[in-house]
Amino acid sequence: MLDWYDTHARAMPWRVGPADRRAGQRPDPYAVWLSEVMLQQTTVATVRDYFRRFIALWPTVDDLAAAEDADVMAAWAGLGYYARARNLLKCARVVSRDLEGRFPASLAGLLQLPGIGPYTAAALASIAFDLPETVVDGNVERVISRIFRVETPLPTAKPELTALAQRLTPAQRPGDYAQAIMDLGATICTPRNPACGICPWRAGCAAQAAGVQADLPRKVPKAVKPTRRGEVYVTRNASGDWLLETRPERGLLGGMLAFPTSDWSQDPAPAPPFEADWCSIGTVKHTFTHFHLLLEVHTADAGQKNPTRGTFIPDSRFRAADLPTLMRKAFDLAQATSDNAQASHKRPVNPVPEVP
DNA sequence: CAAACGTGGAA
DNA sequence: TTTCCAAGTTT
Repeated sequence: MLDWYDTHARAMPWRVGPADRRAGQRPDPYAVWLSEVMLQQTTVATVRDYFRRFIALWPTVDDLAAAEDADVMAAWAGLGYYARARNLLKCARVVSRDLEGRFPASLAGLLQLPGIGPYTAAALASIAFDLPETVVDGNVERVISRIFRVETPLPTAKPELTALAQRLTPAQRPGDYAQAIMDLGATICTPRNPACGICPWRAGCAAQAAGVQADLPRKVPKAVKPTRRGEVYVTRNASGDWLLETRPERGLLGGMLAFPTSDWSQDPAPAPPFEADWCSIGTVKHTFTHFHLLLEVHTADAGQKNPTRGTFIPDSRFRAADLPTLMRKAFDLAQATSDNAQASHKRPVNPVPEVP
């Protein structure tokens, strides 16, 4: 695995490559931590730019700890699982205030911190501190279940896979090994069509020997997602300020900037932020982890009205990029609708020829 | 411990 | 179009 990693390691902004690592270079624990939290349930391709932006805005854990909550949530917007961003800040503040800006160099110490669970603690311990801890993420579950031909379905198989993975973790270069086995899972031992022909583990893989590699790991089927509905209210006042609110800490899109909405359920009760002749401009479709959402977008001119919730934010201080993706979709629809209205106002009669 | 918690790309 | 799934953690 380590030989394979020496020649096939993927380059990433937060990673110290195998050559530099063997020359004695160590990654910055802050950068490793930030990348690992971002990578939770999130692809490398998506994380890259977010990681670079965060490092540019907040180069050290002390910088991040001193940041405004709203700025960090805005920078996280679009990455999803927003509890990660809230815990990221909590963790940075603990490390900065209580630990002199240094991450604990032990599994147990890391596990105490907000947002750091078994995987992230092992990743930090091994990658940043070169401790012989074992990472078990989705990649490792797949690689191990195939090498040992574990037929037990996940998540039941998790403890078994963890024990097997621990047996393979070497005392030498545990950090590079952790990254190697995850790279292998991401590039060779993939969920569909694994590239067994070029796999360094081919000779020792029980699933490959039996020809069942594509069927592993087995998983319990997922529940079908229900569809919920809701309403969202996109409005500006006479000054052109946008009515926005910060969603409650707990729950969906917690802590994020958003337009006011009704509840989201099978039969939502309308909840406009003020009485007006609300106009429905269409429906936004969005899928969350556990349900589909059909969100009907309403607009109205707020004029001089005093809403029951939310705050008017001047257009100059509002960036659509600070919104979570669902709200961004609602914003884009409202923009397109108002653009169309303006265009048709300027050119009221401009019939598009019918194309048969 | 099951359920909650986002999003985008690939098949 | 729909499902699957990606370097999981918290409650």
